[in-house]
Amino acid sequence: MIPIRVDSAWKGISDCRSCGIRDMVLFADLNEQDFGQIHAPIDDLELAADAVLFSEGEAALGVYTLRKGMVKLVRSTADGRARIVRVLRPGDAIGLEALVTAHHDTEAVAMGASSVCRIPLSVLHHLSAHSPRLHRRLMQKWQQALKDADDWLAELNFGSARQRVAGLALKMRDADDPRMTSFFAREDMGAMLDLKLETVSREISALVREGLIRPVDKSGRRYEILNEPGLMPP
Amino acid sequence: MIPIRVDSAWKGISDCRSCGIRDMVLFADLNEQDFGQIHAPIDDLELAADAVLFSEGEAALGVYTLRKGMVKLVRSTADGRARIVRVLRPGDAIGLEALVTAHHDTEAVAMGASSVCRIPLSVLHHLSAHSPRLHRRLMQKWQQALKDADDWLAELNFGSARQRVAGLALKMRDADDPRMTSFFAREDMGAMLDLKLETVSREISALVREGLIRPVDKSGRRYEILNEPGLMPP
DNA sequence: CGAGCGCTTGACCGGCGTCAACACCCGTGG
DNA sequence: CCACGGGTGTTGACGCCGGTCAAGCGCTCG
Repeated sequence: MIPIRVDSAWKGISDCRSCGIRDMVLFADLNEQDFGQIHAPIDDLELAADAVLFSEGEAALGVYTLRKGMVKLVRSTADGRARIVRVLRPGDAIGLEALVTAHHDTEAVAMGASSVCRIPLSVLHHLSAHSPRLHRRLMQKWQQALKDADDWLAELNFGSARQRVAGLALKMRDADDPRMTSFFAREDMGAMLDLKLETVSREISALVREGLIRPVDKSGRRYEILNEPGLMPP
Repeated sequence: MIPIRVDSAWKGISDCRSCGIRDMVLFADLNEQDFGQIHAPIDDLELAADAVLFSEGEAALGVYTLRKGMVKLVRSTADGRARIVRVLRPGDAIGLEALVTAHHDTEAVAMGASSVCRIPLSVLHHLSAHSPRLHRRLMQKWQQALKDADDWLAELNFGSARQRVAGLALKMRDADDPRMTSFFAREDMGAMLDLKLETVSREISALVREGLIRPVDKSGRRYEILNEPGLMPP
């Protein structure tokens, strides 16, 4: 499955002051004075499923904030295998590394329809130097990203196939309804957990057979968690 | 092997202006004015092998810079298994997360005798707000840490046991002499690569047998790389 | 010199990968 | 409206890689 470069649709210029998820994002606690220092437009973008936001090694236009949907960060190894290093969810920052290197060092691909806003590097460079509020938020985003990366490694890429799939089920629970969880294409799940897609499928079937989870759609993406402790390690 | 909490030996107060590795570290490009704003002592600490610099969940005294030796970051999963999420080398910052949370979320353990200096949180909070030079360096350290984490996941925890051990050999090459590389206790290598220590030992033996690497000490820690392309993935 | 620890090696087995067939969903076109 | 075909998920058979258990070896240090 080779994702096709889809030009993301420009959706308008964002008025961050009235952003619906402002309390989660980089601009969370900017004041009027801070906003007055923004001299480049914050673009809103809509991404179709499998749209590539940016590619590995590409020069960066800015840093993104994920508003809706999910985005996978993909890294290709020297021998051409693709590894999903993390999955980002609404409120997460995408491509922070561009602040330092002006390039992206992973590929970012939308998993399903998503929307993001792009904050130009110039805006972030200026504000991070002149607004202690943004500066603090930026630190939080770095810390969150690093913790996510470490969690991903320690929890999802360790132990048996069964433990990994169960761990992913728990990690991908809905924020609002913790009884529901989202899976992905089996091949993607394999790239996340370092398993083959057949193994992922088998383990999911086993969890269903044992009554720990229950599919709620026919596409194999949404499941209800019936027995949470049963998914935890023994 | 349960590491015993070893109180690190206080070695003196650092004069960062004359630091031997200053060009690599957080304080790399501070000027005299910046140094004048440091109102708490930067302590130098010497760590014995297996000394615990800080533990998971512990309140943080500061952020550390590794001057000599190597430090492993260890995270314990819910079911008690220990996973090494990264290995830090001289110049790397240790415990950056404390800047945001004032707590450490991994355990840091010295691998062999090491030396670090501790920069109090108050100093970093003050300087990061008042010195754009430190602010920039801090970003670099965050970016480096996140890239290391992603690399660790994508390169060392993916593929066959053979590929993982070979990848570790390449990653752990000496900075000054790229023909030499360092291994670790087999159990530690297992915790890094998600392999059992016997498997690690077998794969190392195989690499030696095939003439790709050659042991240069009797402890099994130092090896010479004889055939670099042979270690790369096919 | 002996005890203990870490490394290596062997034998065996189970979990996961491989290859293949099949089921199901959905879009396309007759 | 239904036939067809591709994409994705599931399931089965089989083999191999890596885990398990155990024995033996070589340092290091008391």
